[in-house]
Amino acid sequence: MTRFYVTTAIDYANGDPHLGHAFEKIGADVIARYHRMVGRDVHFLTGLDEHGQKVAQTAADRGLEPQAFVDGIAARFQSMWTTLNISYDQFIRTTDATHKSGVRALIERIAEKSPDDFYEKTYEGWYCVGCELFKRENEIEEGHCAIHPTRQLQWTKERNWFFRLTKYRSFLERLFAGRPDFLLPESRRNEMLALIESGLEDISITRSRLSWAIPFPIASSDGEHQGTWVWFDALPNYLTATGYPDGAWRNRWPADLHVIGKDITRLHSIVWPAMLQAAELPLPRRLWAHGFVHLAGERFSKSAGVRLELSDAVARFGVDAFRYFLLREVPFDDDGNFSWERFEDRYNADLANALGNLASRSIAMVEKYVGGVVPTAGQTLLDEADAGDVSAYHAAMDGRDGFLLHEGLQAVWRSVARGNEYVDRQAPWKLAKDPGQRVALEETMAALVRHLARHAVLLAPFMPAKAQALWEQLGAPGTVISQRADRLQAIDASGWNVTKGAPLFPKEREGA
RNA sequence: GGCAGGGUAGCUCAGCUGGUUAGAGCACGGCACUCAUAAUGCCGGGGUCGAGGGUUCGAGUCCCUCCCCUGCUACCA
Repeated sequence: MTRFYVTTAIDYANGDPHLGHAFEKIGADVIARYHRMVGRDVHFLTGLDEHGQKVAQTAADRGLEPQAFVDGIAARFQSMWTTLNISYDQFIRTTDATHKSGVRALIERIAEKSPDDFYEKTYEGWYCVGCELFKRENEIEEGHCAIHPTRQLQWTKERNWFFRLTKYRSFLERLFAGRPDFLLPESRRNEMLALIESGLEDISITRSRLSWAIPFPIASSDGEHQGTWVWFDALPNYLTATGYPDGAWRNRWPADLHVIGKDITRLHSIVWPAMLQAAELPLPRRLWAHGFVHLAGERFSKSAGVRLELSDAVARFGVDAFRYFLLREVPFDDDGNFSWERFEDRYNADLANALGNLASRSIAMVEKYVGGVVPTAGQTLLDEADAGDVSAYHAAMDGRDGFLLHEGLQAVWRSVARGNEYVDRQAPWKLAKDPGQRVALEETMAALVRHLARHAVLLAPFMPAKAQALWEQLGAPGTVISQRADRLQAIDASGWNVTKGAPLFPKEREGA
């Protein structure tokens, strides 16, 4: 079976999971579930980035040891992913012993394979304590940090280890030229090309002040082991999660896809490939940089900083509806908005009225007109027309042009709309009154059940529980998740015993 | 400031190399139907295509200028 190793970014452990984290994990989960349903051997990795100054500071503010603090955060993230039905196979934490040793091994390997790539340099400049950063000329306004104008900038000298990123310019140029789909969407790719063209700079990869970090394995000239810069620690998680450097890590690496936010494209498409190249290790096959969900609408627009509680969003219409809404409303290659108004509109229009009611009316008619057992009947124009939407769905989902999950859902709903039109055009309630139309009636009923069965399969990555509920109401055998999304033509509903259950997407009652 | 992308119906967006009355979904109005979660289907109202010039027989679609929005412009993550 073809392997498919997909990762999300690991979230920074200085706060609880929020909408932005959830959007990425849900999107990556849909990609993982889709690939399982087209027969891939999927390994889905997510995790937490637990080192760094800010984590240590936040822990201290709460009177906790860093490790105790991140243990609590990790538990909350994992609990949220369980709530959201994120089907991850592995949850990596950068404080895991295996990760720490893996990072050390990677750094040592870079030093061994590319001894010229690490060098010590004294950095001298204005340091802002508020930012924990050296500031450049253009970031200083009237002698103060633009972000922290009340703080005094300090002229500071620090001797750090540097990584010779500049050496990899032509390597990166060849990478981007030779693999046009290495980084998508196109807009992100173009930004990175522009950045590479403008010239790269070497990056400092250790910090002398940083205690909550993986000690950089190579001692400085004065004998100190500085803390490893958080990104040099975090990026390798995708590799260390495979067991690197021990065991059968080569069975999983390289990753097939890193799903990341557009804000960290540079680290993933430039720094990470350079690190791997320096270590003479294979590069990930593809990067997908998704956009962001913004909060909009009455409840959010006025006061800045108001957050959406994920638990509220889930409680409103259930997990599956929330997953559906986010991925339908927010293009996965761009930004979009969350608002309760839109959520309610889409729940009613798309889920309750269009899909839920189509299932409801179809199943009711199978029960009423043909005794609840799906008749044997051949393909119809409905099956034929659906084929176009099914291929559009796969084109959006399988990565050939990126991962346009919203377009996958659009394709399914074009089909759902066709289902409702089909019912009205066939008017089974009329066919049922005329014994001479028995064949047409049976053909119509069977076509509708196949039609819904396809929807159940195509929607299973997005709404696992609702898809299964529909699958069961149709009387289909086995579980929907074990079906092959790329073999829908084979669906034959003959003999399935339908059962009309509770509405798939119940509407709220007045005043509720 | 530089580079890139965008400003099209109330909302989210399609509109390829310029060509008949500018489209879709949702929302809204009317009609039809009754299998269904008062659901669905059909029809319809609604747009100075950011502003102003220009090229052209003809521009949302090309050129110029301007206004506005977004992203990138590297070592918080």
